[in-house]
Amino acid sequence: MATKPKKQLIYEAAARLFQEKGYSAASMRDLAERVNLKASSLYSHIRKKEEILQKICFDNARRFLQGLAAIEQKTADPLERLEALIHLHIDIALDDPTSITVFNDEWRHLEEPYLGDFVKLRRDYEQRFRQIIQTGMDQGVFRKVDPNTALFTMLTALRWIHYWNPTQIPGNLHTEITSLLLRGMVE
Amino acid sequence: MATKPKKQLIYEAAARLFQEKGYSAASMRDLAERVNLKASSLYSHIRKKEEILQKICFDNARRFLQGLAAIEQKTADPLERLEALIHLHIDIALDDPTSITVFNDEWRHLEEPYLGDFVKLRRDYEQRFRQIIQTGMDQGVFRKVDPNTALFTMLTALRWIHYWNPTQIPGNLHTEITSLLLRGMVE
DNA sequence: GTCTATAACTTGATAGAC
DNA sequence: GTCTATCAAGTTATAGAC
Repeated sequence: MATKPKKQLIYEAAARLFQEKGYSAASMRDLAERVNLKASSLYSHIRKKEEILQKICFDNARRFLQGLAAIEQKTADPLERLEALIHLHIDIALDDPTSITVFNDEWRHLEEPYLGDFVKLRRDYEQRFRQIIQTGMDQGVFRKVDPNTALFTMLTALRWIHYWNPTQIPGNLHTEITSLLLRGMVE
Repeated sequence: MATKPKKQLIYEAAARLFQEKGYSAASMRDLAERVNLKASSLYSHIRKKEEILQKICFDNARRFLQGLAAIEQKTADPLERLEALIHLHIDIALDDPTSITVFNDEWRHLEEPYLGDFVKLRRDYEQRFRQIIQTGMDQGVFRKVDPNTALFTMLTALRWIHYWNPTQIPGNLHTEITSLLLRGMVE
């Protein structure tokens, strides 16, 4: 049984701490206490606090972008693509809710040039997502609404799953959310 | 022409500052600079930093709860109530996006007992929102999905409007979002 | 009401012994 | 790698002169 390297324990504890208190309010002394170290000892494993935030943000950005690329490769059908995207967001949120919360809520505390790089990645993701919506509208598969409104409504509609208490997640979550977003609330 | 009292200028500048940097990363010196004061002079107008956050959070909580109460009084029909709720969220978000961002993202930095009070207000709001959904399902007006999934999907789907650049908001925003949430993406 | 000065404390990060 | 000791800078907030 392989033990986790201390560096990884620090990253995981940091993600939980940033989730609970927010990046700015989380201190290195808080973090050290959670991994049974003194604050100064953390610096044998990491170079600085923001380095941890960088890893969380860019690892998750990569996950979303790789997932999107896989979907674009698999099918060209806008409806299939949209369904797969919804599933991608749900899967990532369920797989590592803590990390996703930090990625979603704390990225703006990145320092330059990382902040700029991160925003670029996000813009790229949104642009390709919007393109799928637009294509679906052009093909008459999706109802014609403002593409940005549709994009942000769906993107944010998928941004609460990581808050869910894992023990009470309904089994058919994928089906229900997909159904809500694709066919709406009304019977 | 009535000039705004300095206290109000401070609250407005604080809301913008909290929105931009987050509550924890925003310092009283930052805030003072924005209203052309020294940090210590702020304390002639407010008692402490957190007092500003309290006002922002509870003023907005009150707005949502009063809006909900008005809707409950106006109609008993679940579909009409849901449509009105969607409009309420959009109206509030468009009316004061800065304040709403802070309300949404920074409330957890409230100190006790305000934090507990705030969470109670939010639970109450969610409970009454969920009840509307449940009644609609019982009456066969809404599709039967997990009520919590429907509740949080809609609540968060309405949580991006305050980020929108006011100059590019489409005129038929209410119609489009309502249509997306009630009837979904698919033609 | 606004200022200067400062108290009292927390922050991220480093130096150097072990 | 972990510790103690420490630093420089930043934090909220107060005291008291004007």
